[in-house]
Amino acid sequence: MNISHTAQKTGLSSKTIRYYESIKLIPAPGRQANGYRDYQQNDVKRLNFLRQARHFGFSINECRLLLDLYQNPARKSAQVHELVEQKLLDVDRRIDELQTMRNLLGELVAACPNDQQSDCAIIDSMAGSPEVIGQDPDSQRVSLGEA
Amino acid sequence: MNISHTAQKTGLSSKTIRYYESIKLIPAPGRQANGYRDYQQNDVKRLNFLRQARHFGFSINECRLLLDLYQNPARKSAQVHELVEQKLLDVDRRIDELQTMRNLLGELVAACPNDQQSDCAIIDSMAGSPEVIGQDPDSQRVSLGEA
DNA sequence: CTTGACCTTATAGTAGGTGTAAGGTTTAAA
DNA sequence: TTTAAACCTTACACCTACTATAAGGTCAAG
Repeated sequence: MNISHTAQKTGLSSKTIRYYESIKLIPAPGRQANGYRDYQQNDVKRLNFLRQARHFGFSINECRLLLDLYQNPARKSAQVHELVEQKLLDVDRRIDELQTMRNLLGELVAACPNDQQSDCAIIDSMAGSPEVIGQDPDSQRVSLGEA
Repeated sequence: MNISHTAQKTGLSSKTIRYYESIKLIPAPGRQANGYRDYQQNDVKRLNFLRQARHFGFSINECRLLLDLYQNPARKSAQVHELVEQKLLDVDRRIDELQTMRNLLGELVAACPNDQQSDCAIIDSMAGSPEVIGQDPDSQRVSLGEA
């Protein structure tokens, strides 16, 4: 099976499959007589597994571990459990960060007049004060004091 | 004011400040007699603005836009509002994605026996079936790589 | 005079790919 | 038969937003 067919079967792009081979995430497949890569059913399974794992948010290196466990009949489910629980905590942290960001952005949007005037609470909030920088090349003292 | 002092005042690293200069996000500052970069109050304000904007989740290119608006007395708050609202939607989308991911991971963790056996619903779920590759009777490539 | 903490530039590496160039192969139509 | 498309190959550059390292210049203290 050539690479584009394999790509279609796995939902990955040909480029991504070649990339995974280049970083040794998957073994180099055999070649057809013309030099084209030749994939087997096993390769498709491995790639499907990887697509899923990436979809779950695992990094390439975490995928390496998962793939090892996947292929190791002596694995213990506790090992896998541990990995996934860690990832769950990671995702929770990222959600928290984004929620915080979302709240801040929400406040900005609500505070902005949203009109044709230049007055803007968003800019002020990012500036730390309602001034504009860089208008006067000469100005050391154009304004204010805060900081 | 030299770069490390400026870094301290703005909460950015010296490296980051030089990087921002290299990508022309900020103008090149003047130099002291010894060749060291020399920052003014305006530079500190601009950098503070950038740190804030980055903190709100804006990309470097979005920061360019915001900085233009920040420095432009003819800006209209509606323009800023638009930009921030877009970002808000972005963040909402990313939160949704992570929530979906979180739910999937939660199901996996719950379904995994978490014991010393090899049976593992997580692996099965990623594989799409409870088999291990390399044990497919269909395949001649029985061994999976040189582990 | 040396040590250490600064500063400078230039280059490479990170993650996870995507885009592009320059070429070889296969297939089908004109 | 030729030629165009749609594949395939490798190799390299590019993306984001920095960070790390190397190799060297500057400056203050001891």
